[in-house]
Amino acid sequence: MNRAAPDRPHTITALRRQREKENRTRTILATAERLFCEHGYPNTKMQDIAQEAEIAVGTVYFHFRNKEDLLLQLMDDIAFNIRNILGEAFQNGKTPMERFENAGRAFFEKFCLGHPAHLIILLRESVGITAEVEARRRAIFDRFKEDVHAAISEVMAEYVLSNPLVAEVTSVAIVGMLERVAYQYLIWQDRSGDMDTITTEALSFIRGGLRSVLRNLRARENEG
Amino acid sequence: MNRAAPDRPHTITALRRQREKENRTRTILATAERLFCEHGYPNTKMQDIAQEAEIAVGTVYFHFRNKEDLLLQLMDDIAFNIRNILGEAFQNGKTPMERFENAGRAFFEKFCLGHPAHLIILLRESVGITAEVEARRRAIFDRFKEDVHAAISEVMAEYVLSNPLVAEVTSVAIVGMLERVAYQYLIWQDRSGDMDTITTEALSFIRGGLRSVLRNLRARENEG
Amino acid sequence: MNRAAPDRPHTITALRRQREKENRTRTILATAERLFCEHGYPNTKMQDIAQEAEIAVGTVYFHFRNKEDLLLQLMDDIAFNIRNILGEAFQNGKTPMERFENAGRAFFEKFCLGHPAHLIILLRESVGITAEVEARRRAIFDRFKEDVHAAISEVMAEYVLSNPLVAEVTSVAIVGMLERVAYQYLIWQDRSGDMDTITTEALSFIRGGLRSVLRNLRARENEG
Amino acid sequence: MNRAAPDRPHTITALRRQREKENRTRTILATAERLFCEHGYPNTKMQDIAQEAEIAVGTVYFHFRNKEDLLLQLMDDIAFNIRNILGEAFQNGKTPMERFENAGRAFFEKFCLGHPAHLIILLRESVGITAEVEARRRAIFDRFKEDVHAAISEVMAEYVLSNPLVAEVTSVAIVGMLERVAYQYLIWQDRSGDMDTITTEALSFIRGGLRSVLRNLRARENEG
DNA sequence: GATGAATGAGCGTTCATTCAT
DNA sequence: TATGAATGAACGCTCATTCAT
Repeated sequence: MNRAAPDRPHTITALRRQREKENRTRTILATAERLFCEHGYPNTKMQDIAQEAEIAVGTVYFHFRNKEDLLLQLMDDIAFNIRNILGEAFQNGKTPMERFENAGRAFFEKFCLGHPAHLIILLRESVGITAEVEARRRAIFDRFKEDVHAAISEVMAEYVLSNPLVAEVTSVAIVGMLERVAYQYLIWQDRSGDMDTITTEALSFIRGGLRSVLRNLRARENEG
Repeated sequence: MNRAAPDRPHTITALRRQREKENRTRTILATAERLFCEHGYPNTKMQDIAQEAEIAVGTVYFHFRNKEDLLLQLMDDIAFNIRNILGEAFQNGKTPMERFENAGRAFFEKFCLGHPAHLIILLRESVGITAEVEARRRAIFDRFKEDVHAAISEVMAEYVLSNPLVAEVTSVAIVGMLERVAYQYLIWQDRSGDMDTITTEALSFIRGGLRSVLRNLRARENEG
Repeated sequence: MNRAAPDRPHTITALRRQREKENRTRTILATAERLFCEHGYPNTKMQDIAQEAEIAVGTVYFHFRNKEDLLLQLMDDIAFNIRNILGEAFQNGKTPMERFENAGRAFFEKFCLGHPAHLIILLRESVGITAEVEARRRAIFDRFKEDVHAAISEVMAEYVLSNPLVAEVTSVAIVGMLERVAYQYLIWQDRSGDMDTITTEALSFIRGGLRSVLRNLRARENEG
Repeated sequence: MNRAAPDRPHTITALRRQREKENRTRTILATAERLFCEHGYPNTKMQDIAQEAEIAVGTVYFHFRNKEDLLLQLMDDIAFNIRNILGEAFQNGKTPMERFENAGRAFFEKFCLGHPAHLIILLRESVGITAEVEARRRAIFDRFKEDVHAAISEVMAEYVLSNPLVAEVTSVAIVGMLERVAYQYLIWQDRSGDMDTITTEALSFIRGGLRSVLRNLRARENEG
């Protein structure tokens, strides 16, 4: 294949520019994330972000359409990140249940502990901002929910089809659980030291919940 | 001498005024709740509330310190309401588990279906507004969590004492589930028609989770 | 002479009412004066005055036309009071100069030390409020100035007529001096303990100033 | 290699911007001063200032923190201006008394006649606005007073040390005179045409006052 | 006479966004 | 690309005044 010479002066400059632009974008995004978490989205002024990032306000607007866009891109990054972490964790494990629990453990230990700011953006700062932000937030949770749904479908095997709502509700319940446990112990309190116990208990709870649902499905099948 | 109670007229007038004042307060609160839910807290202007309540802006400020105060009082009312509903539901039932499930069912069927606006205020409109609002929101969830904690303590009997964090995490997990299931099926989607099934599945999941946690506690006890 | 019986029940009641009304008026006025001095006229709300006077806002408006009226009546009281004090002091003394100095001394020792609030109202709180208030303030100073003028006219005897502006300017200068010395040592600083020395020095200064002006007038007369 | 100073263009632009910014600031300040004098500080809206300066409200807030800041900066300018005028006038003259009178004459003829708006701001519009404004006003008068104090110290020579309060009170008295004479004949009345006579008489009065105080100090010294 | 809830025009301030340089 | 001064619609809140009871 014949790729255009990547080292022509023009291209080199272009590449460097590209790289610099991305750097700047990342810097702005990181600054915005920090300020949104520290002072809240509505209390963070574009001016503040520019100042902290050591650039002019106009420059922020060169890289992002507007303030909402900043938040939306942040949310996209977060969504990408969380799927990466959970997806990777889900690869390892022999049984479906094991894979599921690996993912659950990764949620707490890699995502929540590794990126607490992401948690804050997703669970606090992006709530009730705009119809579009709310839609994006919902999309992220829907995807999260569907990932969980896919994972527990393996566990529940054939039973899920009889009534799709059952597995759905279960997924939503699990997501809600993960969410608030994280919010409670990382945002409201800081019990990051006890995260191991907390994770274990939460997963134990989920395991039992899943078994219970499964048992019910089997019972209904036998009846029907 | 037979003097008619000299302050009766005054008191009667004062009482009527008192009553009328409370009515006004309630009207304003109801209007605010509706508008906060419809357009969001930040998008609702004090002017709008006044207009919808058919009074002057100043009147709103006569009854409430400021916009935040309006939200805080709304939250207090909601907290009172939810505790009433759950507390009453918890009275009925023979076994601890039955009482617990009655309360869970009441959460969905009485609180969520009966006062969807309360749900929206608590889970969406009061998020990330102010430090004080956030504190109030946390207090409400803490009390909710503690009620759940008290309820499952009956179920778990003596086991809870060995490691208090276990029951705590379990309570938080249960609250999180209830929350997001409600948010998902009443705010994001409107599946109020399927609420019966949803409730049943959610409670089934929780029941199983509780059993699982309980089983673990027993196992540890036997080991220790 | 045949005055209507002053002790008829109706009249007695009317008198008592009259007395009570005046009492209330005085109470309100005193409260207003205190609050104006403590927090400034613009920062004092009618509500505050009512509250401190332990009556309803409406009652304040029954006794006074509006907030400005409150200030105006206060200023009238002050004007009356100051003229009383100075007029009385001016009675005593053999020579015109002695009488003049008695009045000057009374200004500091009776008016300023006895009614510091009056000083504050007149020199700080009534400045730059309204055209009408400013006019009243000016009227008070004009009268004060004219009193001084009359007093020094006795001292200057026949010389004042040749150029009326001379005695005028002198009066204004004296008034300005008294004013700021009082403001400096009673409002900005509290040197009420040193008031005796301050008074003595100020009067000595005035005496010298007057002599100087007088000497000039005589000189001009001899030239002319 | 011969690189053109790379930050020269940037600096030039920056300098121009700086200059333009200062121009804007001065324009706003001048407009504010005019409006404050014409309609009074409290009656002047930020909107008015913006409109008269032909800019947007936001622009005023870009250059000044708030309305109070506008007044404070105006006061600083005035303080600078008055010290300049008096300081310069004080340079000329052979005897201390001559220098002192030159400064006094400059106060009336250069400061008051040349900048009547400054007088109004200082003596009327900045009174009773805020604690901070009052403090600034006091600071200006204190410095004025101290300048006068320094000037008369030369005249009084060694006598002032015996009792510092004497010279202090004298300074305050002189400042008060200058003030009210200016206020009376330039703000309340417009006798700017007679300013020459007024100045002469006022200074004559002060001269006499100073001599009198001096004579007293000598008398006490001889006694002691 | 007294009450106090109601009024609503008015004002200071904010801040996301733009655009000439 | 970057800058930062300029914009102006928008909003929360105040408070002197009124008036039905």
